[in-house]
Amino acid sequence: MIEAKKISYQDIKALALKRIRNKTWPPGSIMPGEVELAGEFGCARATVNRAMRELADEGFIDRKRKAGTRIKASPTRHAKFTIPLIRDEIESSGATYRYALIRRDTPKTPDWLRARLALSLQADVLHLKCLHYAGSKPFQFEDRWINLDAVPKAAQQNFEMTGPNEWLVQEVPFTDVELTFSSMNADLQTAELLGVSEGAALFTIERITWLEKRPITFAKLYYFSGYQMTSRL
Amino acid sequence: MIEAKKISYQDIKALALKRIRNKTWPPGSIMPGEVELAGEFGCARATVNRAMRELADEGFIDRKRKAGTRIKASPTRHAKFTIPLIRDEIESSGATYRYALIRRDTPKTPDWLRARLALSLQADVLHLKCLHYAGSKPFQFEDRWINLDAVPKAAQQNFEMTGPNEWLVQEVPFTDVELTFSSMNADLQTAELLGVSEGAALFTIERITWLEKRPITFAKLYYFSGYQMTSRL
DNA sequence: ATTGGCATAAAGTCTAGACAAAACAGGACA
DNA sequence: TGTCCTGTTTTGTCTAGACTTTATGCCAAT
Repeated sequence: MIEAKKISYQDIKALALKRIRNKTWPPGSIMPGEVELAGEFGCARATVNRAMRELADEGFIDRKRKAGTRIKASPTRHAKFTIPLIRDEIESSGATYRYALIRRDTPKTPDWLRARLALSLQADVLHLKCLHYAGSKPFQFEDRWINLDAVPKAAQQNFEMTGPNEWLVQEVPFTDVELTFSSMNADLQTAELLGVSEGAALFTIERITWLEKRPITFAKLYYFSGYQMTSRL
Repeated sequence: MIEAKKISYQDIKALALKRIRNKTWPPGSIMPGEVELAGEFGCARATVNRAMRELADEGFIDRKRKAGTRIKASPTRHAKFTIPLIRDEIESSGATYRYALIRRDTPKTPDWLRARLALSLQADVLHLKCLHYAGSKPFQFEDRWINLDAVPKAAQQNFEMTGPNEWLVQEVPFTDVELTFSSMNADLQTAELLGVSEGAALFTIERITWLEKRPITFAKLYYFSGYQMTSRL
């Protein structure tokens, strides 16, 4: 008789996953309760609880008090990929990172931006355009707007040596981020900056950051043609 | 004197985050150990442990046995967005989902695919082209390859009524996924299928799925022009 | 039938204590 | 000097038990 050694929450996770996959616990059904499983595996309920909690976090099951734990019909897989600082992204590919400020001004806040960030009528913004290079090639064009109401000290910063993203991450805490990925044809100006032909398909990210409901910054990032973002889950 | 009631791991998380943000515990430094914190908050070490474990999962701190818990210099934020089934994505936008199979064949396995999936020389594949509509508009063009070695019963399936993704999710378990996002100009054929002009910028996703090292399927998904993928974190 | 309330079942959390595992530091020894 | 061993510290995990919270289903009163 093989000794059972000790059972970890990871073992239970793996076992439960196996039962979900081979439909011992079919999709849509309720699996045994924590007490029962703890009995079966000969461990404490807390151990089962942790395993199940993680499976729920990972989207395989739904748990409700009193109702029990139900196998999801179609597991919600969620990609969980890291958003690296652009400097790190470039340097980790082996290339040298270089940054250039193209333009810095404080225009009248455009209406689309005010609407997008729910800014008040008198909110001032700082507008920056920058290029990030990998070696000698343009890698990303950044069109950035900073809410000076929320980040007044950005007005004192010239951003000639340090990119706004790097500066903001160091200086301004944030709590919420919205990312929007899309694709667009390069207009003439962007094409020239990135060194591609007009109409080339560009991968773009829009990024809005808040600190507890207060909008901090809006950035539109245009990547060079051919950029790929990969994530494993 | 206000009674402290009870302290939950969430309170501790929030408090720790506040201290990280306001630099009570500056980036790069070591924060107090679990025992010390448990003393300060008047709770059990397990409670502190859970709070800290979650903060570590979320990328704010690094924990190492013996070395202690260190505040990350630049917190690794990771986007965690759900990959919905395309039917759900379309229906939740209020439109009617419609599916059409364009082509189904079993060609000689192309070399690029064999290389990409690390397939053996004699592996057979099923090749499908499909369109997914939102109402009357093309939403996504799907170019799918299925490894018949790993999923032999796919050969019996005609895929005329049900899309391969929906079928695979129901029938074939998987353990690993790789997603690659990029952008490309529509070629003539794809443009016609999606009802856009040639050269339009398309958002594309490549998706490879494995079951424990065995490649299951490769899909290239071309979205209509203007598609946006948004995630909040 | 419909509503309201109550008992109960299940997950969620906390505690106090124990042992395990990793990683580092310092000493013994070749 | 370098290598190995051993002790110590800190996080990682587990246990057994208790209490809390939330949903649900049932029963009674409208």
